[in-house]
Amino acid sequence: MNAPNFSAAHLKVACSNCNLRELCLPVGMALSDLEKVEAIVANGRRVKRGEHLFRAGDRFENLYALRLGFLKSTVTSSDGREQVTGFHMAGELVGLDGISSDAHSCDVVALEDAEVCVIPYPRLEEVASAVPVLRNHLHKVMSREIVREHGVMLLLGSMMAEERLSAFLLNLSQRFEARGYSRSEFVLRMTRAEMGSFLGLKLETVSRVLSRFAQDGLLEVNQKHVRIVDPDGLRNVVSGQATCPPN
Amino acid sequence: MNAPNFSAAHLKVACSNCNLRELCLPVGMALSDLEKVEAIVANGRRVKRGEHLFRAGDRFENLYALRLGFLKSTVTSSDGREQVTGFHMAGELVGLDGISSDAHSCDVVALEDAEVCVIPYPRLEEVASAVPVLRNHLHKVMSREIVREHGVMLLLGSMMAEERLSAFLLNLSQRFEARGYSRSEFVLRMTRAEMGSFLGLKLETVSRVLSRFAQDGLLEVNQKHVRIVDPDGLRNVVSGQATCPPN
DNA sequence: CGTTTCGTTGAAGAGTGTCAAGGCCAGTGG
DNA sequence: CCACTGGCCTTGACACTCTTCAACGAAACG
Repeated sequence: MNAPNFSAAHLKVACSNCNLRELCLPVGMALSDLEKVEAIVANGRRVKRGEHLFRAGDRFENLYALRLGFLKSTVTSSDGREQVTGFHMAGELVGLDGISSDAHSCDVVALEDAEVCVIPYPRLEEVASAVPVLRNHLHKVMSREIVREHGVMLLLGSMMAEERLSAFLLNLSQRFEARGYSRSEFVLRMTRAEMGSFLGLKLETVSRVLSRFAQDGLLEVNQKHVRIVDPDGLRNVVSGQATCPPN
Repeated sequence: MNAPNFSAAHLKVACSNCNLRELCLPVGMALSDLEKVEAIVANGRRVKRGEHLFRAGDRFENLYALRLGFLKSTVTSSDGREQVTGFHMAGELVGLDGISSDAHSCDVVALEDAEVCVIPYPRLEEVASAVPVLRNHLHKVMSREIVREHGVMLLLGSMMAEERLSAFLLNLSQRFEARGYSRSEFVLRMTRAEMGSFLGLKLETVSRVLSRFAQDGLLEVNQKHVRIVDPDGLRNVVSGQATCPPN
């Protein structure tokens, strides 16, 4: 743990000129309100690849805004089975699970070196109560998480392996695009096993389906590097349609 | 639609002497704060079996506290597949999905005649901002929903049919008990197909597993009526343990 | 450069889905 | 009161998807 102070200093927060602001905070927020937020957001925290941001059972104190890097969150059943519940990219808020019981109920791990803004929750609640636009935003973020999970339930409950993978890749693609990266070419930060866990499949199945997609000309796959060749083809897979042209 | 006025009058809300208060509102709430809540909670609304409380796409205006009855919520994919995302019992809050986008993203349907308290969301936000204990409660309810869905993802992503059904029945049992009903004997308000949709199984599989449980002496099943004979046996099924005693 | 982790692929098997037939039950109308 | 109807549930046989087990290859790491 060398030079934590340096690291902390380096990560001084400045929402006002953070390029993730529009992902993380409501648009059109008054400068004066922005300052209130900056005032409570502690310095950032670095999480190295493989390290935990927090664990299930940890006391809940902060929300975290992901500034840089890539995270996964997982839940573990009493008998030890692990389920990936989500992957997180820059601009997303993690830790909402902790609000319900003052303790976290899932683990969050960095899949690549990450930096987060630490947001003490009690103080966020205070500010949010006083700043309607922030309060609304916070509620929307939580609600959006609920809706997202509905989508995952649909995926897990009623789709075949190919549809799941296809929906997953399209979702990643869209999120990369929203962050200014290529929507057709990106690197999968997670392993096949982690994808499989998230999608309710075994890693071998994930691998096989990716190979099949590549063979069908939908993707180019090179280990973790993926290029989407035929996005419409992928969308057809999700819709349960055959890859062949409509009759 | 006979006598809507009568119906509305009959359903006048009175949180202060509602026996669901401890499920629905924070404990130890000051009487003065309770009055603020009562002031915004509109008269109740009845939803007959089979009718919608709201539909995906409906403008989001209210949250609903379920006073009486049994609801299901479902999401539908673009190609028409329907997934049950939850079943709701008295004291639970529904409609949180709508906050994210000012429109609902799921359908909620009554599985038996129901009554809900209608809570205009904008006014709830105002009151919640002013009443910390209510604000905290609202946030906890949303967070709890997120955590609940994590559990469903675990179920859908990593459990076998028998484990899913077993976990589902135990969950229902617990919720009935929390409401003062028998934890061992209850009526399933949903069809086999609806259970299957929620659990990511086909109705035939649900039926078969229930029969198997009955044959193994874990349950007595009579159509929609279920009696849990061996709760520990059911718990062992969820843990992935065999039904036989531990070695 | 060995070691480890991760990924790919094949063959065989288990668990669910699909299809089909029939039973049970509540509601309806004769 | 009874037959009829339609929705729901159960059960069997079979097909299919996905998992399991296993071997090997490729990349990452110290």
